[in-house]
Amino acid sequence: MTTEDRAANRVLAKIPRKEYARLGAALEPVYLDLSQVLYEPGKAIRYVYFPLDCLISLLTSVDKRRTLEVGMVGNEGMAGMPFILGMGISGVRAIVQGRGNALRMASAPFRVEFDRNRPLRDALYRYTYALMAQISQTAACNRFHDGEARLARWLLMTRDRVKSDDFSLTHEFLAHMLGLRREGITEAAIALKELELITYTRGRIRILNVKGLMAASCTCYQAVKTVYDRAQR
Amino acid sequence: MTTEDRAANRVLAKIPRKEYARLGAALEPVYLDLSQVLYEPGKAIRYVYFPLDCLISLLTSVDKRRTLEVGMVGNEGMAGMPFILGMGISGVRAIVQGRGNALRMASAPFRVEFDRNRPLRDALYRYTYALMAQISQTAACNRFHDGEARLARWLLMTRDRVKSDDFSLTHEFLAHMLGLRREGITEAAIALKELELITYTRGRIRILNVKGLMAASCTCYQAVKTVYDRAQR
DNA sequence: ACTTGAGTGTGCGCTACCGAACATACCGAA
DNA sequence: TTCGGTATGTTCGGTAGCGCACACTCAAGT
Repeated sequence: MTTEDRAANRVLAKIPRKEYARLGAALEPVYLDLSQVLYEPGKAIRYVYFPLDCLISLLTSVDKRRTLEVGMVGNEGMAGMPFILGMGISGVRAIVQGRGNALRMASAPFRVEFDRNRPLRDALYRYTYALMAQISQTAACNRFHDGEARLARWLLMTRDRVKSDDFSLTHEFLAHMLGLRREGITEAAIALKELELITYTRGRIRILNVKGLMAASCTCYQAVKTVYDRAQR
Repeated sequence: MTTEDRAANRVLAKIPRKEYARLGAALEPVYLDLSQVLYEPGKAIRYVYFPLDCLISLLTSVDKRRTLEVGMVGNEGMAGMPFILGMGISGVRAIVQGRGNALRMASAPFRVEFDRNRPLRDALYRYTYALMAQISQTAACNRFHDGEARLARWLLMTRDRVKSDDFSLTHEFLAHMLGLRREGITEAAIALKELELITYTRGRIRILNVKGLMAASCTCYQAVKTVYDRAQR
């Protein structure tokens, strides 16, 4: 992967060639490994990341062991949101949920570039809007819908971002995303498997029937998707 | 209330006199009544609002009857966030939760002013950061903590914003905020009343013991407060 | 003063999920 | 090939909150 693969990131792809020249030169390709921690709550943000084919999760926690995913960042956006809002400190934990490539940039040069690159600003602010909508809708979903529907929604959202039907992750991991116990995930996964919507083996899960999963999930999946489409016109 | 009361809004108060001249002239004082709807999801934003002593709730819903408050906007911020992110459409429903005064501005002139007023932009972006943190933390809180703790947190957050120890609202209303049934609120309220932390009569609730409420609430209250302080330096 | 309706209190059976403990199955390293 | 650790499956008692039904009570209007 080189910085010329920027087309893979939908924010970067939208920057006109003229404005991209300087930005592209400062972007550095990196490979992000599973479970790698990019930000910690209360800590400084050192880099911003533009995912190409990886997936980043934003997590909030209420104590050591209970965490909840509030947002997902794939190739449609950027990780490091606080930075574009003028804050250098992350409010959430960000971890790599799907390994893969990204382009990154150190925060100091990014600030300079961000200030002088209007198309970049516009695209990122609109993305922030979509992310906020995602966070809000997911919040309601996590409050009102049961584990099975939420798991279905989560798998669909992940699929949209990694463009693949199977991914590497354990029930334990999913539990942290959905704010359930590991056993709760097992139960929900079994239910979806018996409906022949998914299959899985240790540390790996595969979607078999997208339409079926949509039916099993709640309307929150579509609701978030609609807002993303609107924000990207 | 006149536009000269801008000091009551912490965003406006931060704009230097020079940059405020034009902005202030375009702001219009309005009185917002209880339960008034300011935005509907998917609908255009016609005005942005700077609360002076009123309180606005941002709500997400998963169906007709189940709603959840994802954010609160008091005199520390502004309602109409999507607008400063380049979108003219609200993702949430916004309703007036505490009656009172605000300064408002039509969206078209606001866009112009926003573009040319750097201090205003900076202040609002930082506020957006705080609001996102609030939304995220509240999401986790609503997932993990029980009704009693969440009610305590909610009352404290409201108190901080309206600067008063008693407010007008029914159990029914609180149920929509916290994503509980009306009966669930009654139950939680009774518990807090028996601890002598609050009292209430029909449609009215009063905080008796702030410290006690803090103890009864979860750490989410403090967590959100910390981020707000950080964002306002 | 009486009525009416909104706001609040209470009980009941039910479901989703929790915490804990333990059983089984798989995979990779020695 | 065996072993050890990690991933998954299963059970059990307990709890928060649900939907529903209904009783009570306060305040405001005729």
